[in-house]
Amino acid sequence: MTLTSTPCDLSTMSLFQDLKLKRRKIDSRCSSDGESIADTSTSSPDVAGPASPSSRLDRSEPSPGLIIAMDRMASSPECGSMTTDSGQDPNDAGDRVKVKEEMLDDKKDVQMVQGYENGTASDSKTGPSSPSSVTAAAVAVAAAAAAAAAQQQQQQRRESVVMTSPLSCVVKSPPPSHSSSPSPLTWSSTQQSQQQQQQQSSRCNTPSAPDSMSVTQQYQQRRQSVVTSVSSAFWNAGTQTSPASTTSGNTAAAAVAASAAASVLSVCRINGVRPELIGGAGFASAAAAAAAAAATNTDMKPPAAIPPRTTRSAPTVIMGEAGGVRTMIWSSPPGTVEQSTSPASTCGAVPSTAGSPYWSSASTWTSNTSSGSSPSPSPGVSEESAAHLLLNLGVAAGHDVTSVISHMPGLRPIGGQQTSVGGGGGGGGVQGNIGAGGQQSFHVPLNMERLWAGDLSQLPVASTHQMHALNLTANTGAGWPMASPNGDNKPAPVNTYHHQMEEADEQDQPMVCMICDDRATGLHYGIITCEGCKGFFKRTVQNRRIYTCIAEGTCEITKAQRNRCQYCRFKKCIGQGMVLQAVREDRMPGGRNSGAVYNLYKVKYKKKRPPKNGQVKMEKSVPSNTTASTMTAMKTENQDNNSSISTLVNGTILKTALTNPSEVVYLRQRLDNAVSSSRDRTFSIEATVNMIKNLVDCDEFQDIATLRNMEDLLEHNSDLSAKLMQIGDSIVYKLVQWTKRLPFYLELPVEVHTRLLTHKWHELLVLTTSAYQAIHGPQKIWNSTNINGDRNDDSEFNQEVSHNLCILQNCLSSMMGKPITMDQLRQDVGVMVEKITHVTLMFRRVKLRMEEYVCLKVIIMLTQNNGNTTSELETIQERYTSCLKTYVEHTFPMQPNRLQDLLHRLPEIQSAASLLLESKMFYVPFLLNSTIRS
DNA sequence: TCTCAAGGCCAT
DNA sequence: ATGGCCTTGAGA
Repeated sequence: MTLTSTPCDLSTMSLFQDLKLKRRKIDSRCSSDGESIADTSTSSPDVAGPASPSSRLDRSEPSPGLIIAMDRMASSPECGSMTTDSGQDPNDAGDRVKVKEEMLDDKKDVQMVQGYENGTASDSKTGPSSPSSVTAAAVAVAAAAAAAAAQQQQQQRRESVVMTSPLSCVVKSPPPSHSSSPSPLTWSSTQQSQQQQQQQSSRCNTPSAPDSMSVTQQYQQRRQSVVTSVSSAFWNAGTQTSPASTTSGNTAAAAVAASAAASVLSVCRINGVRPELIGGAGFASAAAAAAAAAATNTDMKPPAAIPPRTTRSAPTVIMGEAGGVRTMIWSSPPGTVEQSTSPASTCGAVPSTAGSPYWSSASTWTSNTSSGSSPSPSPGVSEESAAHLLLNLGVAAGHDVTSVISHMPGLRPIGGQQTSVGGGGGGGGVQGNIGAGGQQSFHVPLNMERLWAGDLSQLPVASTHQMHALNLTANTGAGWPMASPNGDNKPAPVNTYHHQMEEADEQDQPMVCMICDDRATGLHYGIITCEGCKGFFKRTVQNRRIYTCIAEGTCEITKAQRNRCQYCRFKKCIGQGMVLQAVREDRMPGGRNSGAVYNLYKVKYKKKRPPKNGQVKMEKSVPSNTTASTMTAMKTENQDNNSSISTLVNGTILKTALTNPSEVVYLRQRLDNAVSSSRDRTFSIEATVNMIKNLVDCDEFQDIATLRNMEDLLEHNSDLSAKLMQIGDSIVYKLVQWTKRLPFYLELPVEVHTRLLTHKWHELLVLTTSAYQAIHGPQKIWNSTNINGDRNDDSEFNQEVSHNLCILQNCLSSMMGKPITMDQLRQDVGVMVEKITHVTLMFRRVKLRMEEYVCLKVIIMLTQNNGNTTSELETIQERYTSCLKTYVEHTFPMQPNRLQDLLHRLPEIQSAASLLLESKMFYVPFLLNSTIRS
């Protein structure tokens, strides 16, 4: 992907600069004394605050505020017709469309906005949107990407290439500073440092020229330009929900802009701080909504239309950190256009691959945080996430399925490491809790990192909120206990809520701000806060302010100290559940927010006193440190319990409602089913069969395990890197499509799916490959009947390994057009092939069933690293683990240990997958399956 | 008609 | 920039 300056980008940029000015005019017109202008201008992120000059952005870079302003214009439901059929609350859309049109100075502006949303405003000179604008936009994306790739390819061809290894080509260039030549088949640390060099050079706005590039590198470099665009369409494929939805706007512009922004993030620095895309509620919401809509149509082929901007999206928040200084900036949801003149724009030409310090964050960015918690790009930037699914991420250490095993009754983990929350091993523990939001107990910023990284499971609504609703978290200390004013964060007993609240009511105790413990004035943006925190949150969101914590992001937020650290204050606001979307785009006073936004609230405005008859007697004494704040929170919780499942996954429901209202009922049913399936629930064999059948139906085993055009790939008639690019694209596409077909797809936010795929794609690949070989490959049975998979038949095993290596040798030689020696092959991929073969033989020996494979696939995907499995994932995972258990017990009654044996093989899959990840030769599994014809 | 949660105003 | 107070307007 490149970020070369294009008229499209610039015109769009200009358009929204104009629109932003227009908005300011509107503000000034609506205000009596022009306060809005002053407020807006003076609170621009560019002048984030004199206290933190380091947070000031370079003006040569697009102002986040501008980006947001642009996006707000583009994404605002007031603009364009797209919102009318998006499921958004009509009161929140239609009326505001009218208002906005009235407010805008002339119709031209409206047309421009609508044109942009229709994907045509990227080039405002092209006239009104045409019916084929969507297709044209998609083509434009592909064309732009292809042009970029072609340009890069041409650049590469101008270099004289010397083949130094059958699978490597080293560009003749100044003598490499890294004397060690990279392995032709592997991605070495040397190459990583080259990546860093490249990025460094890109930051200096100079063309990067790697000293040496393996084929894989070349592939990755070239792929960067195309895959980021194309793969984004994979996630977004099929989002054109209906012909009536004329709203797949932002198509090309969105794709290009999002890709651009994401790439900028990948290398740019903000005051030397590496930014991290942490998502944003609206951002995620929009993307999730789009993906939810996409789930209804999985037949589209990439590149497809970019999802319609169906909801007013909140901005993305980017967290940076350097030297302990945490910086937060607002970024743009997809659809905004990054200024291509930014120095960072050149980074688009840099292969942001394994060496990317940003996207390989599992080993760098989060090295001191939760292992395996590499930043999960919000699905809204799926261009980035998808492109890096295969290449950059998933390096997370500690992929460990033993936690799954340990959760199974009677199963004991073997091999691998037993992870635990708070354990070491590079992971760092989850000691603090975000509910503290910077309170004293937040010793480790780990949770916060994960939260900003887009782990919405740490958000109140997504995790603890739900867990409380399920009565799962009392006194566990995990999740998101409501903050105590004392900062102790001790969760109060759930069953004392009613009594507490009754006492509080009787004493007419004033409400306490959940942020600073000041006197609260009511429910503001989703939680009970004081006027100060209300205004602070509003101003922050409205003006997209940039905050920096000069400490460690753990500042105490009290009434007396709340103004000392804006960063931590806002962090706590988010942490306590304040809803970004509740800050209105149109600044329309009065009234109430739409039901969609309201669904995100932790507290409902209709505060019902709990019925006395239904009260639970207080069984425990009230902790002395339990104050009105805690009681307020408990009241909230209690209300949540009353609302039961209705609030379980409000975010998901909202996203679905925004894009596909008809799905809501279905989703709720599924949620109810999910909740009713408690952890220890065992399914009937009928239910098990049905559930597994759904998994089998959505798997498309052969398609995902093999490559359709393998023959073409094996022919040496095109560039190897192009072939690898095809393979990579195919992997991304197939995995994403598989995810979308999963029965529980709608139960999880898209960002969670993204994170899962990001961390698990390689394991899924190995599992799929091994299972496919075992099920459809030559049925060679080991002599031993031992299921443990021990290499007790070395000859058989070695024979199998040799066979696979021969396959690889033939394939790679064919692809390269040059012979590859077996020694070279063994050196590069020998261990990995052995591991994969080992798993394959194990599966073959136990006669793995397709039904078992699909369950294992879900289980391994839902296994979280470091045991940080969230309740939603655990619920789903245990659902299918239980499903597998029932199936195995019913189908193989004479093999009582079969389930245990199957699950105990998962660490081996992880081990093989980690080698695959390290080698970056993700094409190997496909090649191994290339000779299998079922 | 009332409630309440938005945004706005403006003194600090 | 903050925060107390006011206005606004949809929903109960």
